[in-house]
Amino acid sequence: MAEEKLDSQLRREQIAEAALGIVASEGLRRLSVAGVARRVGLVPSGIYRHFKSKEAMLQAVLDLLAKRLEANVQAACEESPDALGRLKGVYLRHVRFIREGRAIPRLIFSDDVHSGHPERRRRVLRILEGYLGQIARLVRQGQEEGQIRAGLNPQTVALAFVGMIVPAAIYWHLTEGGFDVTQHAARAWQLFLTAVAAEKPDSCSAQCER
Amino acid sequence: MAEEKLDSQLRREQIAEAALGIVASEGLRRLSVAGVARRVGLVPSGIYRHFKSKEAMLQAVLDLLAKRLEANVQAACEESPDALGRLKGVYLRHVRFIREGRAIPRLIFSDDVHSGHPERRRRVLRILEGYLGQIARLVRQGQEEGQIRAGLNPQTVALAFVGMIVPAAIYWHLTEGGFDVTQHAARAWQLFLTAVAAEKPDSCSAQCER
DNA sequence: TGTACATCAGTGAACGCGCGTTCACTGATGTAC
DNA sequence: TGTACATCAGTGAACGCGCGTTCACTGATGTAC
Repeated sequence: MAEEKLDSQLRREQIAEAALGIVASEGLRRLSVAGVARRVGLVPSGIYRHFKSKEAMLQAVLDLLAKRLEANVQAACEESPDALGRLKGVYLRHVRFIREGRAIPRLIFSDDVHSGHPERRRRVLRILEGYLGQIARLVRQGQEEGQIRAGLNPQTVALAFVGMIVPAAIYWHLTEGGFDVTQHAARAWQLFLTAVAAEKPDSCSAQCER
Repeated sequence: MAEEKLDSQLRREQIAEAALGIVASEGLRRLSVAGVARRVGLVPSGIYRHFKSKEAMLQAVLDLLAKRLEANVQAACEESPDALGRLKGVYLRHVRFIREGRAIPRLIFSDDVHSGHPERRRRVLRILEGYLGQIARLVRQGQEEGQIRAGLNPQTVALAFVGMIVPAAIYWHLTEGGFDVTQHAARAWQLFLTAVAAEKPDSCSAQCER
């Protein structure tokens, strides 16, 4: 079945990516060792050469997702120097992520993941906290630079930021694409700006034109 | 095992409520026919006198949740005459709901539910659309009464409204209570008001005091 | 009021499927001499 | 350069557990006569 023997580390990455792909397109519920094996051209038991259990494989998947989220933030920061620009960059990337697959809502925001091993829950929590933390850091940067209202709690803003897209993503998924996420994202971003941006005469009038 | 024979309809309700309780406290993943049977004092096969399958039971659970969500909106509307007051009422009830159990994120916003029968997905969609629709209706009411900015898209606001609490609920769950949802809810509500409330001099200054 | 009968909620044993996991094996690859 | 050996990724059969579901049954309840 296997075309060739592959170096262990390469295989591990290949397996984790295949598993992430399955979760993104079919959901955690449908993630099976056999399914992953099929995708990488192995027999089910072959997976166990590289991971000691399905759970261990899932943790590699979580690591992969965490790395991608981090890369998103990184890229957005390199693209723009100011906080609101960076936040918008993260936001747009997050939206794109969601259109490409539902890995985030399915792995981070799905209760499904949480009701497994406690170790798994802790790992998901760390990923979510890392992401929220990076967003909160950008919010703080914005407050120091005067772009974002000083009185706001960064963590609250970070959660609202995530909330601006998570339910929309789920809704989009439920309607099977019969809902314009991109348009929603643009409008939601305006709403977000109105809520957090420091008040300026011009920005105030800009807010009101939809 | 059963203490007594129960009227069919009573049993159906009792079973649906027991199942909802399990989902709220342990998650959909752990919902089993045997578990539900144990809760109502029956033997697993006894469930099949009242539901033709586990899936049929789940649909009764969804109906129950829909009824409760509707009751929440109803109660909030009776409590307050104006749109923002009503929205706040719905919001507070939603938060309380979440503190009592995680049925909503677990049944409406969990990808887990969606990757079952297509019929199930459609039903969840109807419930979510119903809820969003009622919130959007309140937003429209607020726009007509001048409390909410006229340019905003009601659906966008409704999704943002839901987004103000869903990720927080999940985060709260992940930390196992080590996160103050109530405090977050209060702050998020202020953020929401800033974003959607029609501009008035006094409300504007109120926004700035955190 | 009492007796015979129908109805139907509840029981318990058994089945079967999906799926994670184990284990003895095979055979390709790379290394030592 | 060629041969013997160790390593280890990949195989395939089998196991076992959880769990939804079926089915022939039991016995309590309510009704008809």
